[in-house]
Amino acid sequence: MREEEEPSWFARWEEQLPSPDELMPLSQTLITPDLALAFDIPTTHHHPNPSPNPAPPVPHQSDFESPDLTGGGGAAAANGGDEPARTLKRPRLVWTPQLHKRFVDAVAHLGIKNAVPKTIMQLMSVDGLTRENVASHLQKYRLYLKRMQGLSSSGGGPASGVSHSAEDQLFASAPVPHHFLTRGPATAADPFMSYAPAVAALQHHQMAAAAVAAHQHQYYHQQQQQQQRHLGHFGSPPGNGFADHGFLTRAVGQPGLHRMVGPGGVGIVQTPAPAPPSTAGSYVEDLESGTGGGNRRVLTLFPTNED
DNA sequence: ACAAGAATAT
DNA sequence: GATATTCTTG
Repeated sequence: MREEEEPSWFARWEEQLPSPDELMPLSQTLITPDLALAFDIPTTHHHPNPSPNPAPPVPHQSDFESPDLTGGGGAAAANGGDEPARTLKRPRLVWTPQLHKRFVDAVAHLGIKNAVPKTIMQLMSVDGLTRENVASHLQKYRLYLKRMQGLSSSGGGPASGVSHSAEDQLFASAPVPHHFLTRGPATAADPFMSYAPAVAALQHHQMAAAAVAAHQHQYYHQQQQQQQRHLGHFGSPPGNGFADHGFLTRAVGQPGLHRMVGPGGVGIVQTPAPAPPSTAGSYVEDLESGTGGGNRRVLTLFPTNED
């Protein structure tokens, strides 16, 4: 019985998260030279980063290919007032623990069945993040979950040493909701089950997703809904010592940490998209909380120039 | 036509 | 290995 790491790791996993300042250089790397010019953003990427934190050593791409009009619409060639960010190829997205946490958080709030790339992307509210980015990450994340399921329900050896390879380090930085691993066919006794169809219907309105999340932002229970598809029932694994209801509540939803999008010193959030009404940003409850006191709001991959 | 998911490529 | 892109299917 060695669960001494249980209460320890989750208290440290948020400490290891780089400070919000680390996000700035990350975002800058996602700005293409063309985009920087278009937005009049000086490429003076100063790295005031003397911190011992493992900053994402994302090498800046030397150059980018010409804006290839792969849109199939030659008419888009003249993108005078159009956003170049849409046509230009962006550098590879680096999934930092912060981003991954938001990802897991969004998936946890939506539920496995509603956790589709588009919805996840919208809930994450990370400007610049594309559906493709989320889809790719989601694919890998599912493989990771599947791997864990196999190990946990292996039954062959409880002494399964959690040999976390470097590949799992990213995923290990964020707590995995228990219902991700344990497939409970039933447990549909949630009042939020009714919102599920709403989410499906909301896909025409982006703001709905935010509203849903805001509604259930504090309720963390097994949100399961019977799906109409013919998904085989997964044998519910017996109560393995993998699921902890306790830490989930604390890890995902920190009590008293309702950080709404308030007045901040950094107004780097530019919302070119049809900004949702009051509901926008209201659901931002639990951002990564630096132990040193570093809470931020909506993440953005496109920070304006620093003062 | 759009989106999700898997497969494949870089 | 991590992420992007392509391909197929719903």
